[in-house]
This record gives sequence, C-alpha cells and structure tokens, in this order.
Amino acid sequence: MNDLSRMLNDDRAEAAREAATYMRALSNPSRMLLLCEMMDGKKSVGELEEALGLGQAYVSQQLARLRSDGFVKAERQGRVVNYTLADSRVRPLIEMIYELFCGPQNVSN
Amino acid sequence: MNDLSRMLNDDRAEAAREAATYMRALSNPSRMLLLCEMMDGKKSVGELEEALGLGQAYVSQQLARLRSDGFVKAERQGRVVNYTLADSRVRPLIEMIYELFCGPQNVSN
DNA sequence: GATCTATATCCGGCAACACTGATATAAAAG
DNA sequence: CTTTTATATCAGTGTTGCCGGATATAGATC
Repeated sequence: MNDLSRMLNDDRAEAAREAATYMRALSNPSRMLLLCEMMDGKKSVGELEEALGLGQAYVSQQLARLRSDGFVKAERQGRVVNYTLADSRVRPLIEMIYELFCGPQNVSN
Repeated sequence: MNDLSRMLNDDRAEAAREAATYMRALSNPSRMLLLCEMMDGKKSVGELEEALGLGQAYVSQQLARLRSDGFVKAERQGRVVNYTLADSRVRPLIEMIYELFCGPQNVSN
C-alpha cells in the first residue's frame, strides 16, 4: 500500500468512524423512535415519554445521550424542556429508514 | 390511547426494532467498512483483512455476525471463502451514508 | 497422510450499553 | 417557604460488544 492509498484509506476510516457514531445513535429502538417523534417539530420530555410509553429516567437518559452527541438540542420553556433535531444528517437518514422499513413494499431481500 | 393507535404504535415499534438491528450492524466502523468493501462485488476474507488492515480472528468474527443477521452471505470456493451482500436494504443505506459522510460538501449542521 | 493455507471458533478481559429505583434540581403554584 | 410538577442525574445490575491470543477445521499440495 503506497502513501496516497494509505491517506485515502485514513479518510475512509475517519468517515466510517463518524458514520458509525450516527448509526450507533439509531441502533436502539427507543432512540430511533425519539428521533422519529421529533421529525415533526419540538417535543417535550413528557410528550416523548407518553408517545413511547417509557419511563421518565430512561427517556431522559437517552435524550442526554442524543444531546451529548449533538443530534438533538434542548430548550427550556417554563418547567417544560422541549427537544428538537439539531443535526442536518439525522433527518435524511430517518426518511430513508422510513422508506425502507415503514414503506408500502416493506419486504427484505 | 385507543386500540387503533396502539396497534399502529406496535407496528411502529416493530419497524423501529427491525431498523435498529440494521443500524446496529452499521454501528461499528469495521463492519461498516466490511460492507462498503462488498459494495463492488464479492470479497474473500483475506482481501477484507488486507483492505481494512485488521486481524484475521476479528474480521472473521464480524463477518460471522453480519452473516447471522443475514446481511452478507458466504460462499466457499476452494480454500477461499467469498462474501457478498445478501440484503437489499444494505446497499441503499450505504449509498446514503456515502452521500452524507463521504460526499463533496461533507459538513454537518 | 503430513503439511500448508485460509478461515472459523473458543476463551477471556475489559468497556459500553440497557434499564431501574432513588434522589436531586429548577420552575411554578399555593 | 412548602408543595407540586417536570426533568435530570446517580448508583447498581445484568447484558452485550470489542478485540486479542490460542486452537480447530476444511481444502490444497507434497
């Protein structure tokens, strides 16, 4: 392997690491649904708990994780905290996932 | 929540679980690159080790995992085992990831 | 059939993750 | 200032993932 191909390879490895980080965020059904919920605008933590039927602590922790990875952002309004999507790549990814897994011809292979 | 919305919700949760399985496969840089390598045709285990610069046992284990999840399939030819993509959803996902993370305007936010 | 090559599997240590119950904080209401 | 409501954080437990070294198997060669 020469210097150029190694350099290209490094870039590729770097892109793979970055992409894998996104995929990891989506690799848990709860986080996936949290992001789906935010596809149509800001949602409070309470709304998210209700929509997903999950416990408060767990939802809050997953939101914290999405927050620290920069995928969502929180905004306090009164005693409610609203979450919105904060990364331009998340939306197209979720849309593609919709097509592949929730579309009309939802069949693999 | 009424019966209908609960039913829709169950479907959604099921789709999320399925999608999350795919995302988990892609959530590791090595597996991501393995699948990328297979985008342009069958690759032997040795070729994959070489291309990624990873150890034999590790590559083989990740391939086993991708295999058991149905994302790739193995075909023995002589003493070599060739791997190919085996799931129709993987290719469009990888293509989208290429666009988002390897494209010309590779900038987030 | 002994040997070499390519691949797979086994084992083990350590880190990261999923999830829960308990507790802390911050804002609003009384 | 106490209470209530909404959210966040902490501590603990079981599970899964990452990765390496050692070993096993399957096919080709001698």
